[in-house]
Amino acid sequence: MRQPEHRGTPATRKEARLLLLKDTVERNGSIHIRDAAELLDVSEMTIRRDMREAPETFQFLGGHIVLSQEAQRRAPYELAQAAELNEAAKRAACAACVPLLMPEETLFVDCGTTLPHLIDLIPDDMELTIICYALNIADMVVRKPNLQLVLLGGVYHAPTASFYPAQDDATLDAYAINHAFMSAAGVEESLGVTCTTFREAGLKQTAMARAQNRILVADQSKFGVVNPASFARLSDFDRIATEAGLQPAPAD
Amino acid sequence: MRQPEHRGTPATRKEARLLLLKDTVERNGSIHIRDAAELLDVSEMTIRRDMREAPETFQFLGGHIVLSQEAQRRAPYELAQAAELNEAAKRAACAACVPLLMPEETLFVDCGTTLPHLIDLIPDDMELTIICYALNIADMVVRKPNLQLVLLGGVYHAPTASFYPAQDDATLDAYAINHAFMSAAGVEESLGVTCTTFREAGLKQTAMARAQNRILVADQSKFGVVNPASFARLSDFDRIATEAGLQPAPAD
DNA sequence: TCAATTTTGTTATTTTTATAACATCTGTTG
DNA sequence: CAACAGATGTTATAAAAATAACAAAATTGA
Repeated sequence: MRQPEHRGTPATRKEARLLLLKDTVERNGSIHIRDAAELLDVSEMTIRRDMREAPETFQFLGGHIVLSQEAQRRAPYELAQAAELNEAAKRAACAACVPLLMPEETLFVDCGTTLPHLIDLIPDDMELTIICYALNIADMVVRKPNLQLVLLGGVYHAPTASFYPAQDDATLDAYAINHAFMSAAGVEESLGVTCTTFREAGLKQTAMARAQNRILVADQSKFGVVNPASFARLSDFDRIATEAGLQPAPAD
Repeated sequence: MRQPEHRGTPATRKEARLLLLKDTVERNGSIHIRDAAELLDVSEMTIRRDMREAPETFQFLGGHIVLSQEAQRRAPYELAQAAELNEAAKRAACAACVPLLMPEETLFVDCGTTLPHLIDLIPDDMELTIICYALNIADMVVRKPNLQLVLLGGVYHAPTASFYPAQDDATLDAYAINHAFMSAAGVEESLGVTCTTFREAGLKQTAMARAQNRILVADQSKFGVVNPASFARLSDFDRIATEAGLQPAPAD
């Protein structure tokens, strides 16, 4: 029987090895299987077997362990916790949003690990303007030539890979937003939609206030969860996107 | 005798191959030497020999060609022209600036291909706040844990990898800047210090106005060059850093 | 055009990496 | 504690990659 996982304490030896390896590879770019084996004090064969079970993180280039392409892209912005949880559900929720988009529109895209999927899913021939404040989102937008990027600046906050304005912010006044795609750390019937910090909440509220159309994008794992900073009620949204698809928000 | 280089026309066959390879590798993450040989219709041996002469761009990982670590970092922000020109001079000019820095100070760091070297040269144990508006600078700052990052946001401009404010900007008002490290496309005695766009010039002027100490960082290749947008006279600076070291700016 | 130089290709050889098969160890469960 | 499953190590073998040495071709400059 597997032990329940304590945070930060890898459940198995293998996971501990993978964690340490990832760290090393991120720092050095690559490590040779021979050195990895020595570093972890196991045989090369074990390293090879470990690799086989983490193809989404590592790739194997002739004896050298390298970060996989996707891992490379997001390495600098790897968000503090649970980046890879519920990937499929998050992606499905984003996919449900795509039909809402029309060419030439302007989108506000919230921070977190859900909405990068939306950027990824935007068709390559649809020209859009993306307003965001998270570095991981901006980084994805930069790589798609059909998207114009607007990044709201400020002081960088590593745990969310986001920028928060130093003073109360009027930057958004210059833009007209068609759709605001919002993410959340928690969604709860009576306490509303919540995130972890009050600064973030303020920015989210500003964005929602300036948008024609507000869409909450959250997979089912967020429902029933409460976080300290509340930024909206469910009825403030026009639509809610989950892995089950797009639904109208409940009236208050 | 080598032909003079025409822009965009690689002088030698080898350079043409390297260019195409770089492009392919950037897109796909890696390419196997076998496929590269087929793609370019030369032997594997030739590919190997090419690689040996471009170790700063490529690394060879057991039969696979991969971007070198530095090349990986700057790939998405590779600036339109001449990123790798005068690297040594640029770095030397930045090195001359390091002694000016004191712990806990706040720096404004301009865009371009010169000042990334400054970020790189900051000692790892010196805590500083970096204010910038270029994505390539921000990306380097994020990777150094001793530096706090402030990014001035706005609309992204790919050729300079920078953000420019949508309206005239008050964002900088919130910060006190100890040193403003400025780069330039041209420096000329009577016409002053110039850059390519007027938007950029405006931002530079704002930053200089709010700084205690203004340092122009420019290698000798910039002197005598003139660009459309003038943002300062030489006498507006406190110091000028070139590959020859740090000098006081001339009085007007 | 011709000789000199550089670039490229080929082959043989050595070294390194990958895989498979089996042996050994470790920890868990009843 | 014995039996089992899972993880790890070892060895042998196959496959792939790196290198060196030399041959052939292409370029260059007189």
